Amino acid sequence: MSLKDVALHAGVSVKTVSNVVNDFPHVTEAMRARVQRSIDELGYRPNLTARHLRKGRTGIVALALPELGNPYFAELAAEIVDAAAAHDYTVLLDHTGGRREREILVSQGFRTRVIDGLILSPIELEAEDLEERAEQVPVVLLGEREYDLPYDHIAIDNVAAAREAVRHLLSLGRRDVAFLGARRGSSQPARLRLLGWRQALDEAGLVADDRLIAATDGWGHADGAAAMAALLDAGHRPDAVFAYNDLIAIGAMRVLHERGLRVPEDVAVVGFDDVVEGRFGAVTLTSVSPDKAFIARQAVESVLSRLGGARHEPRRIHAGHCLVRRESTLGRV
Amino acid sequence: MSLKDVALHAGVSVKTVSNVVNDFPHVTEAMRARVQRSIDELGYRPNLTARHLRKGRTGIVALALPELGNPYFAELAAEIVDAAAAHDYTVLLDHTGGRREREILVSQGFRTRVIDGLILSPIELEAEDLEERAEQVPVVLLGEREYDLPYDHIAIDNVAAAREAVRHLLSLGRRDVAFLGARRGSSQPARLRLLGWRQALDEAGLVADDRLIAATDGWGHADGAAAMAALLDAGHRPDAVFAYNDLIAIGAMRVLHERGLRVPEDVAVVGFDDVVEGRFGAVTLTSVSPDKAFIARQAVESVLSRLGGARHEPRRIHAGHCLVRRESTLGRV
DNA sequence: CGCGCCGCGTATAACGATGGAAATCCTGGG
DNA sequence: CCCAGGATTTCCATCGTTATACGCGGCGCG
Repeated sequence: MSLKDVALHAGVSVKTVSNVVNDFPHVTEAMRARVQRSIDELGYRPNLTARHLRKGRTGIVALALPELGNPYFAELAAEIVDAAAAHDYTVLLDHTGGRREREILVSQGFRTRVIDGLILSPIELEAEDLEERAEQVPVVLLGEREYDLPYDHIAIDNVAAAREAVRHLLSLGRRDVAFLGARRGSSQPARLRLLGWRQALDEAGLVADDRLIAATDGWGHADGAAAMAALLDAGHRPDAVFAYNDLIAIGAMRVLHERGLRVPEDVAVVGFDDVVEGRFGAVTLTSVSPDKAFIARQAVESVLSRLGGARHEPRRIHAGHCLVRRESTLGRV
Repeated sequence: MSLKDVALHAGVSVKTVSNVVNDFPHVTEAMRARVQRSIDELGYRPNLTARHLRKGRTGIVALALPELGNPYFAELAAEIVDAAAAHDYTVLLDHTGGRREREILVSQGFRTRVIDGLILSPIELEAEDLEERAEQVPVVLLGEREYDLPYDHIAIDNVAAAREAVRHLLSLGRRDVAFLGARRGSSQPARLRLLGWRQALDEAGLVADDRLIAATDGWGHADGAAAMAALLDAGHRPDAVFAYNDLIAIGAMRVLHERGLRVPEDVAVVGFDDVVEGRFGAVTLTSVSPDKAFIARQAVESVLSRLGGARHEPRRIHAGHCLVRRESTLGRV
């Protein structure tokens, strides 16, 4: 079922059918109707593969996220799928597990030539990995990491958001604010949020106690639980916890609960991402809420605007955020 | 950068380069090495679009899920991406919101000719919608709904799983077991799990009280919370709750907590899906755990095995499941 | 010694669609 | 009645790959 078949059926040339399909201006009404009838009758659908071979575009953007299991990324993916659909684009999904090797693979475009662009949320990727990129498809970066590279980057102001979160804890009279989630090994991923934590403490004239920084292997519930347990086992009893993300915060709250510590009376907790899950626990979670819809829209627009190799200045786009205060800091009201 | 360029550079014909790229058997070592050198030197990568136009395959399967925000589907999507990658396939993602209109659109293949197959998890879709399907790409169905249609269907034994869950509650001495999550309007989606609930009560010689069935609009935390609240407001105080899925269960537990009811002492709760989230609440959630990895593998294999229009008998594939007992029924141990 | 086959490589035609040039059809003016 | 000139439609090349058919030596065999 191709243009040829329709052309045969309608008794016209292939190109005329193509003109009808593409709403070409100079086609008589009569001809348009006649061709359209054949199209409908045969149930013709254009073969996008062929069209794209010819046009050089595929109508597909790839989205590479660390992990779909994390609701923040799942929710973001959902928004991006919708934002792309609004531009008649579809999304090819991949996840990297946050591992540098896979991130490089994705960025080098192992699947190149099928996608028009790439939206990448890197975790371990280093700037040098992207510099070597000889690929021509546009890339947009998401997330906390900052790179001095000629690509658009969309993120909230992580330092300000973290500072705000910690300030909120301090305003409640807390003094020993732990930070959960500085990645073990590479200290990069949590750098900005850690910086915000430090700044807020400094501003308040407090000393940032490095022993209250707990490293994690990953960014899941279990990692948060392990980090919290390690902190308590080491004899530290902070009166507040600021976590790298909500999952870590929730894992930490579970451990606090197991140890008989009350949230927020004994330990106040703030997370990051504002995932739905945090709104339905026994203690709802105070969290930094990034504007996911905005990030999604910007990411799609940014990548599409660079399609034809259009090289405008790379931009840092700051998405909005706000701190949603809930029971894990305020208690039941 | 195409085969032609490489051919020119190596001083051979286009097809010979193609033969080298595809590991065609009858190529001399010397020739292979010479061509390979040119390939490396020029950094050539095959254009998959063109390859697929020629071969009639795209190397892409579409995955259409109700919603990515639900961690069950997000986790399943992650597994499917991995399973597809094992076959050198990638996944094109879409979500339908569980709305019939969008499910039809997806099944009719509005994006046809870019994908080789479709893995669809329908919610409202009716059998007749699929019968009208004139598409040629293979489809595999996932999930609870059962259709008498010539497509493979992969799911756990929902009736048995639900029966098992309710039996577990009964074995703990509970007698008034509510069911949360029968979809308002179309009663289809929860049919099998509801059936299992009924069977387990019957077996135990209890009467299934329809007033303990609470309808929901969707399948999220908020829906579970609303349903639980409605049940309590209506003056019913079950001593156990079996929820259509974990999110509904967790939403319900939140409401129980707000009303001062203890889980599991006052009300025991069982969910369905075994999402990670359920393992880290203040009260961990007993849940039916489907074998997601198996479902994902089977879905991918099933769809790929039907690629060339190979028409073997449609199959009902039952994935395994087990009931994971946690605090929401057993209490802290 | 010549024939036919085998192994290796090449030339050419698809795959389905589109862009641009060429061909054709009108219409109206001279 | 012919032709210019614009509006339509057709023809042809092309995107990058792969399938098919074929060319071309060399070698075994009768």
